[in-house]
Amino acid sequence: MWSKVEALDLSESPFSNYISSLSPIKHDKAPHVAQGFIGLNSPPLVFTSPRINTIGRPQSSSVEASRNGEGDKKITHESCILERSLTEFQEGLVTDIRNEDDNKDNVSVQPSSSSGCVDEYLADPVESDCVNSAYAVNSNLKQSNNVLQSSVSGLADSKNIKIGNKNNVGIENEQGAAQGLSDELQKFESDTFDLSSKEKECKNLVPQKVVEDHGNRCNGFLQHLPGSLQGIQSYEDTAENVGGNVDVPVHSMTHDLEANELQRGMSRRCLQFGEAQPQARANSSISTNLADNIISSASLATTSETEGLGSSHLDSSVTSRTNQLVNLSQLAINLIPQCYSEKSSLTVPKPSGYKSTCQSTENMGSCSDEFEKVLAPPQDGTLEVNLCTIADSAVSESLSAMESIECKMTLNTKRKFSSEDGDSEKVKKLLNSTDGEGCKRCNCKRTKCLKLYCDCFAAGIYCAEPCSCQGCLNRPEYEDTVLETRKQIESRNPLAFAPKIVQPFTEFPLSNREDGNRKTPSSARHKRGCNCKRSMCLKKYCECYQANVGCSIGCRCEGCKNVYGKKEDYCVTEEMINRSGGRLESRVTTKPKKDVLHSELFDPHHSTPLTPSFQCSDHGKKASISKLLSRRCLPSPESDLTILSYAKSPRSPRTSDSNDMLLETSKEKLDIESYCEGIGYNNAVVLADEFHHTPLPNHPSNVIGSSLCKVRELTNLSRFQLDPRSGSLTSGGSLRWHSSPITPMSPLDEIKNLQGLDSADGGLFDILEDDMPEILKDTSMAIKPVKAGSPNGKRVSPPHNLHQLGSSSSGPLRSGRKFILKAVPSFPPLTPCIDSKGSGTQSKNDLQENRSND
DNA sequence: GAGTTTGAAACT
DNA sequence: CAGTTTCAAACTC
Repeated sequence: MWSKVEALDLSESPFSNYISSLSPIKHDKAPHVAQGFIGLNSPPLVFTSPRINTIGRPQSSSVEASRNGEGDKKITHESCILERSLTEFQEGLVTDIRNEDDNKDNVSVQPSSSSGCVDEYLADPVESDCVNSAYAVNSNLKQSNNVLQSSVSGLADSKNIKIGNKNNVGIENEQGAAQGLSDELQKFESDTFDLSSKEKECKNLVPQKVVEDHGNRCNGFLQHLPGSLQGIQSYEDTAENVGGNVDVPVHSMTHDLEANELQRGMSRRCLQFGEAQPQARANSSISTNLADNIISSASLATTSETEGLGSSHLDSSVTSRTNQLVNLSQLAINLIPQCYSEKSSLTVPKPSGYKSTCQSTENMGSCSDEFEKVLAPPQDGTLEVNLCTIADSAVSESLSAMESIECKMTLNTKRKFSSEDGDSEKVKKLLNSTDGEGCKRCNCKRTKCLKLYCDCFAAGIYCAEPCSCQGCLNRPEYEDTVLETRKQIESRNPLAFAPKIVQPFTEFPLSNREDGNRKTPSSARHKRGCNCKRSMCLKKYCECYQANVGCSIGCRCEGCKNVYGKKEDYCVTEEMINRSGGRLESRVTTKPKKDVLHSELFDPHHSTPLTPSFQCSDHGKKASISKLLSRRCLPSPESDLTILSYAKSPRSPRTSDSNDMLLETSKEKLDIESYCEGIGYNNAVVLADEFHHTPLPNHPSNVIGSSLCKVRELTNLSRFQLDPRSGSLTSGGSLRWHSSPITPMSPLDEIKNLQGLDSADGGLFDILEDDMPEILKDTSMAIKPVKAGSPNGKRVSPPHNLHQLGSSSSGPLRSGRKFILKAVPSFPPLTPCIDSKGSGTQSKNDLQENRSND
């Protein structure tokens, strides 16, 4: 069975289709979503976010034992345990599957399980995360037996729970709305097993097989899957649903090393945010559902269920259960190798306020798209929010699950190899090779794993067996210390634990967007950028390269030759920027908002404190177009941060983005802020140009809406809301992800924003008041005024007529416009990011200067 | 496996 | 904020 799984070609898996078909809400099919997020295969199971652990979930003695010796990284548990764990997985999957079916059918929620498993199911997602930790793994194994029993009895319960969630959320409708599920999916559903059958299967599961198959992780896994592997297979076949997920992990581990690496980092970080998840879940049943979808899709994990139940109880058994679920989810996630291959990353806002961006920088591309689709907004603001939260939670969960799964897998493989070969080194190598870096762990010697030097710590996970660290304090036992240290570090740098790589991919599914561009791996960027001097960004010394992302404006690298994208390519020439900047200002006012907003919001760079340069599409370069498209940024969890950074730094962020994004972006405050402050004029200009020349049907509203939304938020929004054109504006505030507690806007920033708004407002309104029939105008205008608000106090006067401006615009401007037009035409949403490198930054001042120069 | 190189993180 | 030191990973041999 494992072999089957492996055999599956994730890249080609129908998963994407499946996801697309799935409605965001439907959690049954959510797995895809999870997958998409998941790009994280790598992180070892063990990774538990310290925070999660904080919860203080009881851990099995075994777990502790494993923790204890630092040197004690050997896996003491016997294959039996592993087998059990595997079975648990399987069971979990089965249950999940069942749950899906049940969910469909069932309406009532039944939290309690006959077996008392209910509690387990109720376990907090957080716990599940904890469980995922390596330690947890061990404990899980021990508990697996119990879990199995409980799971069997609890399956029904879990079903009920999920169902309840759905009902609560009103997801059903969405499900119905969901575009046709893939046939496979349906098939899968139809094939879903009865609880009884599942139970039987679970009972029948042979742990040994799991171990044996270990080499073929997927295979074994599949075998164990509940009885009807068929169902699973169909699942896999379909879109890489659960089965696919299963494959993925293995696959990713074995095949997608790079992706794993990236994911590793990403996933770990995502785990960090696990804390938030619980809240979000608790808050919204929808989120729960979403999580279920995502996770359940893969594993049908019940974490959401438990959470959704909101049960306060946390049993160890529950933990095990959650672990199972997590594992399942991981499997599901893994199913999406394609995503990894594509490197797209998802940024999910976390309701909790923690950054939710989980970037699977690498391969999430397609997945991300799918994800977006899934998230596709309902038009209901709340719904969107819920989706977002759900996505976040789901993502984080999936990530954690992924990690745990991987860890387990690795452990299993390790054992297997060790037992078979008796060569730990071989095992090690194998693990490394297979997992890629999924299980790779730290090797800290002096920092006690309490500094960012430590990958584990930086990722927000505890060190685990795979680690070779010395004097490690990044362990559950030292939870307090870990948390304190984290706080300290965060106090110094709120973004310290934020994902380093931001994926451009626009997060939310905009109905508009259907171009698949988001996925491009190249779109992802390192937040801070690298600082390579000698490696030319061609070695893993380079964080960008290591993350399989191209260098960007934010990079200070020298002689960049990053194969994933040179910094040069990424940035627009300063000239371009300068030119566009000066004149654009007036023009820019219109469109840019939208684009800018989006770009900023989504642009990882924006988030980066570093001043993003104006990101222009390469002038007419082919790459530019693709890049631009790819650059679309998801609102990074750091968006908040970004805003701050912008406020602080005059530099203009780059814009990327698509009309699609607009709606979403409009919602985001971050965009607005960044937009107002940082968004480079250039961007705005470019956008304006775009509009001017190539008005997009959707643009106007979208753009305006987004821009307006931003403005509103900054200015209190009232005005914009009023704007009839900005119907989208109203939506603006809906997205919540910017509110990450971690990186809340500073008061100062807010003030700045307000000021900018004020100034801008005048401009905007003026503009709006102008005849400007073109929505574009409005957007651009609004933007400009805001930014334009020259420090001098001069108000940048937007051209009364964009057309005039355009026509009058000097050569440089035109060139800029042309450039944009070419690049953008087909991709309205795209918004070239303008990065002003260094001096080139396009702060308002710069823009003014440019103008004056012009 | 040891040593070197590299660049991020931390420190001053 | 810039420069320096420390650190651990990546890399080389």
